Amino acid sequence: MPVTLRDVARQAGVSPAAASKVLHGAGGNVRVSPEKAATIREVARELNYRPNRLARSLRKASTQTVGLVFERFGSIAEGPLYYPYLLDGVASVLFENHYRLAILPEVDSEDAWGTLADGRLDGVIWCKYDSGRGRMPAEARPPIPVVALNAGSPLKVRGLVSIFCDNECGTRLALEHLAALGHRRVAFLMESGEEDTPDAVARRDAFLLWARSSGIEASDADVLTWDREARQLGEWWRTAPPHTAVLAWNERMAAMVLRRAAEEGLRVPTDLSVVGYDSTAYCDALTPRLTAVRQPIREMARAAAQAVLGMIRGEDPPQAQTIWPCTLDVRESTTSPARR
Amino acid sequence: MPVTLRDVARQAGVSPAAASKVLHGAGGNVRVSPEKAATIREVARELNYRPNRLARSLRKASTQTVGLVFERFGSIAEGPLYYPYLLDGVASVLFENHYRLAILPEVDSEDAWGTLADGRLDGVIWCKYDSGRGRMPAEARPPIPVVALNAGSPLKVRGLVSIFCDNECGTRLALEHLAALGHRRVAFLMESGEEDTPDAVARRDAFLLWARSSGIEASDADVLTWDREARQLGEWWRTAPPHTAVLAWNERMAAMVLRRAAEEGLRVPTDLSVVGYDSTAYCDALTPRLTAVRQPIREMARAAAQAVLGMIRGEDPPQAQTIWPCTLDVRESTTSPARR
DNA sequence: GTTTATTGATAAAACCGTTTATCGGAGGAC
DNA sequence: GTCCTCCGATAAACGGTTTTATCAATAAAC
Repeated sequence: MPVTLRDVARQAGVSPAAASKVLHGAGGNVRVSPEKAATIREVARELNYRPNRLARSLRKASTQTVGLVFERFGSIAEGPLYYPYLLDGVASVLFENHYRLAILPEVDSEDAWGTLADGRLDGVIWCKYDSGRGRMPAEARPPIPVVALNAGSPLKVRGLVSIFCDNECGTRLALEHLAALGHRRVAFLMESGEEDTPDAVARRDAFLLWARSSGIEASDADVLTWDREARQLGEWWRTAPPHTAVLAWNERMAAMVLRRAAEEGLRVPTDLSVVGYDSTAYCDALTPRLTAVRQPIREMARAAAQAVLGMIRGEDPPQAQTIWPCTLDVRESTTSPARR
Repeated sequence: MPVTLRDVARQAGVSPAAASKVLHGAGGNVRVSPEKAATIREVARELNYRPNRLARSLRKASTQTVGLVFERFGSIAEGPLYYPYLLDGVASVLFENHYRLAILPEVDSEDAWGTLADGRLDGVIWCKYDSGRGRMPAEARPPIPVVALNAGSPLKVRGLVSIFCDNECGTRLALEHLAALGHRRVAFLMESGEEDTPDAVARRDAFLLWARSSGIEASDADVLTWDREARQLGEWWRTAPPHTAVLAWNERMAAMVLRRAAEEGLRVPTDLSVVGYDSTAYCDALTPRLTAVRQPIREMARAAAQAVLGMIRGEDPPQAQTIWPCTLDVRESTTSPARR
């Protein structure tokens, strides 16, 4: 039997309204004299009163909670560090603003979006939903602010406040860097299972486009997949491939390339240059330190959280779509190709 | 103006109680005829009715939500993969059971624990609170199930259902492995800032204890810190240290050792064996693959979540304290020391 | 100097959207 | 006629917040 506001009020000889005003500063035009206020506070402390936020939220229609929808939360540990950085960014902004963070399971049907409008959330950040499996229909959108963060392709979230990272920019920077070093044949190494996501398609197209315009030969044959075609890759290593550099899908794959190269007796970067995608804390721990494209994912996540909070406060949403540029963190895994 | 249960009931010409029974199967002894039930369902669909879970939770005093309290959520991305694995384990169990996960900011004062009892949580998993800064007083404990997961030392959470990983076991396994390979001088490499946590103290003590009993010389001088005494470590590398192996605090530090060794011209494992703590997906990506102590953190997290859910259901809590053993994943970063 | 407006302090009651305990009417079995 | 059984409405929670009403004391208006 927890102590309620009514208990405090009764004990202090005042009305619940007065206690609410004093303890929570709740709205209304209720006025309380300083003496009674002191009594109320005293009694509340004595009784160890704890407000029930559920009741307050119900009345005020605000829960001080923002939900985060993940497409595949299960890959947070085994996958790249993308998700942890994202989580860190979102959580930091929410906590600074005294909001809570709810992690929601993947929504599997379009209808399920409606279930987000169950009163428990003030807003939603929607990450990486829709890897090509349809779009969120306007009528299914929950009636609370939603911000999409790197969620599929811009087209699919039309009309939604959305934040993207410029896949083309990242790929271009990597290729221009390699071209400037003198590389002419570069392999693009994809992660198995990701091939059909909008990000993958965008980065693959960007690879083919920008390679050519940088003076690098590139065709579909230069796009390799780690898992699905393990055999092909194994052959690739052994057949003295023409590539002098590899652009890897993420920093985990880049690490695998580094290790595999060492096993094959290839020196990095002398014999093979390697560029990773996602410049994280691990890039500095690898041997050699990994040159990698930096997606400012933590900053993007912070921006997404700030946008949601702003919309919750009733401010006009910021630009409908924001596309963030990538940068390239040049470390030690790239250099000019050795003569053949 | 969202559609409420009352709206549906009015439109269907029945009482809210009947609608509640039909749409949510809510308790009560209200009976509804099949025809009226069909009407109610029809109207609910037409009106696109969404139940307000806040109201339901208030009434039923249950939110289907479990909170996770982190000590330093901010290190989720830059730190070791410990947290992502933990998060994965907890989330997987909760989602399987249709519970939600709330991430709570670090509680900074002992009093703050009381604020967890605000009605929004059915239970709490408490990770890594109390790195030596006091204990959770019994009277401050929230009146909901709490499970401590690797939270400080067993003594400090006395009386709380708690799950620990056996620090001594992990350290012992690593040392016995190294001793069996013939190593006689091993360095223990700590992470700066962690030195005073219960885990660190336990593992440090275990290092000193088990090193000796394994025939390895070990004193305080063999315990090094990466950041704080960067100078000392720099010297360590250059002065042909007597150590033939390093036991690193986590897999990130181990990776740094690998890279630094490469920079210093030391071959791993021939010249220096390296053992990491926390055997994660990254250990397989490093060069060479990293031998590491495996804390079954994902499984422990699952167990913690299951314990909380059980206690919420009113089952008797499991054993007050469970200590999980570590194992050693032997990979390629350890071998017998080269002759000097 | 009365009347009226204003202000401050407070109680009482309505409300948020569910769930559930209580009660009662209709119809059939005995 | 009494006793169940099946349906279903009504109203009271749940624990806060907000609106409205009340009343006294003070200030402004005549």
